[in-house]
Amino acid sequence: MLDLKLLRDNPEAIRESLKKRNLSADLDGLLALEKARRELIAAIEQDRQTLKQGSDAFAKTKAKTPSAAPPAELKALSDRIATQDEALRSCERKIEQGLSYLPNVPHASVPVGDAAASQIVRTVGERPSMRFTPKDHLALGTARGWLNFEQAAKVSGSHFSLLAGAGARLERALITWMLDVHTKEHGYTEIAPPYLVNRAAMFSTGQLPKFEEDMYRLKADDLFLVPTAEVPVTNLHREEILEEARLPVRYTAYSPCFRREAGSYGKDTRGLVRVHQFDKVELVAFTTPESSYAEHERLLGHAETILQRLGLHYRVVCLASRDLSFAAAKCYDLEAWAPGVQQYLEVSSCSNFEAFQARRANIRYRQAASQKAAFVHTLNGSGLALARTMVCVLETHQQADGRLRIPEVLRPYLDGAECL
RNA sequence: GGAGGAGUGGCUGAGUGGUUGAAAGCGCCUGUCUUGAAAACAGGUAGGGCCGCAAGGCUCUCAGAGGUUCGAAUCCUCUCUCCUCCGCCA
Repeated sequence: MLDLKLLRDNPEAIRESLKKRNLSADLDGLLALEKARRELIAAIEQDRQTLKQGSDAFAKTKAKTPSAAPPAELKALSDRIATQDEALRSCERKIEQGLSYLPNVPHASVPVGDAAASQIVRTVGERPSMRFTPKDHLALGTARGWLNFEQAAKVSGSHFSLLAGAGARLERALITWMLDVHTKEHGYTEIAPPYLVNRAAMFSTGQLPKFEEDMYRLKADDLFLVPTAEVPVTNLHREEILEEARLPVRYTAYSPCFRREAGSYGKDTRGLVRVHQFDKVELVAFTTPESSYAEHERLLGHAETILQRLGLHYRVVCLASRDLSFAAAKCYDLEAWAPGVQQYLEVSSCSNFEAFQARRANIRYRQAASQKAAFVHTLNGSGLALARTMVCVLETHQQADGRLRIPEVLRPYLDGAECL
């Protein structure tokens, strides 16, 4: 959510932001509503003050003369306030509605343009050279009995995956290892969150109201399956004021992620690259506005650590304005190379939301110096998404004989085995 | 799912229709005293909105949403959360 004050004081900044994202919105309509809102408030408060004084005066009269009847003009005043208040609420609902569909303002450092304008910040490692033609994860995993899409389709439908045997175990090892690195080395607190969340939570992080169609919803209880652990974990501190000394607060959480991927059929349709349910280890941070961009780089580094230790080749991409997600002010994607499918796969998105989510969720901190409450900045990033990481690990570390060389960091989690 | 009980400021906790945004205590901040600290004493200490250059003024908020009333923390309705007992269950 953008600050209503920003709309009022600097609508041009928002116009500029929408242009960068190639979107449009009726800002003039919103501004008119905002003006109407203030006029209503002024009128209502004036009437309320008069009513209060009248009520107090009547209370004194009644103390002396218990039989006294309330003056008719007080009733009239009370009715007028009720009418005006109704108009005000309607006005505020419209403003709220309009505002909730406006995306965050991109940070000044974000390149302007479409995907082509995205900047490759750095490339780490290089594409592995193999003396044989690498197979893709689908061929590899199916041959070894680690992946079974037919069974997944039988029990659920297309675009669901199923891991079996060593495949399932490898993913479990990856999850455990990632959580260990983030908790023991990077200082994150592990959270095991609920996987069903309510509307308020989905609104706070920005999935609602605009993207309801992309979410799995349980109608009977009006709950949503989490599209990412970002939702429950960011909402941990909804409606709270954190002491500045506690910041930054850093959490890591494993969760399955559920996405309808409505309208995205046709692209990335093969194998584990795009599925309705995948596992992910998420990193979430709450910081002060002054330190959020330093925290952003730091969090990105934590995600990169995972890729480096898995021996994967990857690049860091700073997304251009049109590719930026709704709530993000700035985002780095980590794209890891998958030699089998011959493409870079997005295995992590690390975003700084500044105060956008905090304003929707009302997450504040008490500033140590002034003792005033202000909105925190929230950040999150995948550390990492398991399905695509599995793809990259399988395809990068495959051997000519079809076996998989296990990255050293995972061996303690797999009985010390060197190969699967 | 059934039956009861409860939700008040950072915390504990008063308050059942008329200056109660809210007693008291704790905590915290400032000052006096002290070499320093503690103690004691004095004062201060919620958040949002509107107007205003500011000082400040006004207004809203006692789990949430509606309602009754000239006037609601207090009365009524619904919802949510927590606790106790029963049922069910991994």
